[in-house]
Amino acid sequence: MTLNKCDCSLDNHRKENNNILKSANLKATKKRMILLNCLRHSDAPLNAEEIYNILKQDININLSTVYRALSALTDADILVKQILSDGNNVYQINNKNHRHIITCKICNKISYVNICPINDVIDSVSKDTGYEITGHNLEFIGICPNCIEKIEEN
Amino acid sequence: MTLNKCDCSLDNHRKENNNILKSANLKATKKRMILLNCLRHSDAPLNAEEIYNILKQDININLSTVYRALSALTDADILVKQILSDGNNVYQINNKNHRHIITCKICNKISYVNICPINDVIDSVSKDTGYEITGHNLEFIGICPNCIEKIEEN
DNA sequence: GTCTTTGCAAAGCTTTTGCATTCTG
DNA sequence: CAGAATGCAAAAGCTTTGCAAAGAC
Repeated sequence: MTLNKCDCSLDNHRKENNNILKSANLKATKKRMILLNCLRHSDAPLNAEEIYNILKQDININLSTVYRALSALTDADILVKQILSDGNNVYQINNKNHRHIITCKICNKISYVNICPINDVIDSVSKDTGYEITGHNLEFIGICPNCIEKIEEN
Repeated sequence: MTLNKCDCSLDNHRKENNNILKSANLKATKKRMILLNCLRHSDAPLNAEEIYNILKQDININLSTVYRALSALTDADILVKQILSDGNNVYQINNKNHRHIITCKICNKISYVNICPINDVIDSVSKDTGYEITGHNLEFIGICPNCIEKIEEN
């Protein structure tokens, strides 16, 4: 993932981040605001360590602070956490339409998917199981374009 | 999960288990065969520790043996492993139509779902992302009938 | 000034691994 | 008998936690 320093800067989305945090009764600290910008501008969901490594380039921050921020933001529904089939926990901003994920089983690259077939079956699943459905996790697994190319070269 | 001792017994599905293991070039050990029966008769997918606790009632077995057996059987596509949103790794027998899972976000009960909407969108996802799709993981999250009842009582 | 957040180090939990022993075919 | 599987104990990897210091409002 390539991310420009300026993308994460405190001043980006400053008011918006401030409001989001305040409405969740969370202090609008510099570190949380920069963390939000980091996820805002990422083209894939990130895990705690990736976020830590990106933020470290700009500010002093501790890995456990990242973990604590991520879990506070997730509890407040500001972020969505997803655990992937390889055990990797990744986070994305919870805008109306957070997206599903596809992972490459060769290089582990993660990309977003813009399709969600779930809404169509919520009612049937509810009837089938008796559960009230409140959410879902969907991960596709496959081979990314790069890896397909490499395979075809051989 | 309630499971009768006799369900897991070595003699159940003996020939079948033996063949399955042999075709995967795995030794047909007593412990693996009983482990398979344990999953065969479970009405929900189980994690390593649950399997360990069930098997321990009948035989001497070590938790790391359970882990090693599960990963050998998963590599051989005899089992399917799924990691749930709470980080719990569960396993089920990989019969033609292994099933998706729904977890109760209150009591963490896991049940099977008999519906899969994924096949219909594989092509679109592939076009959208450029990936070749080889699999998927789907977990529904909700509130189970028991917990709904408890909520309504209050 | 009070309550929340953060840093640091230590602990926790699940899963994996090394090595000697036992078992399968 | 040769190679695979197992038990045991230790290590690994990721995440959480306790406590004192720093920061937000």
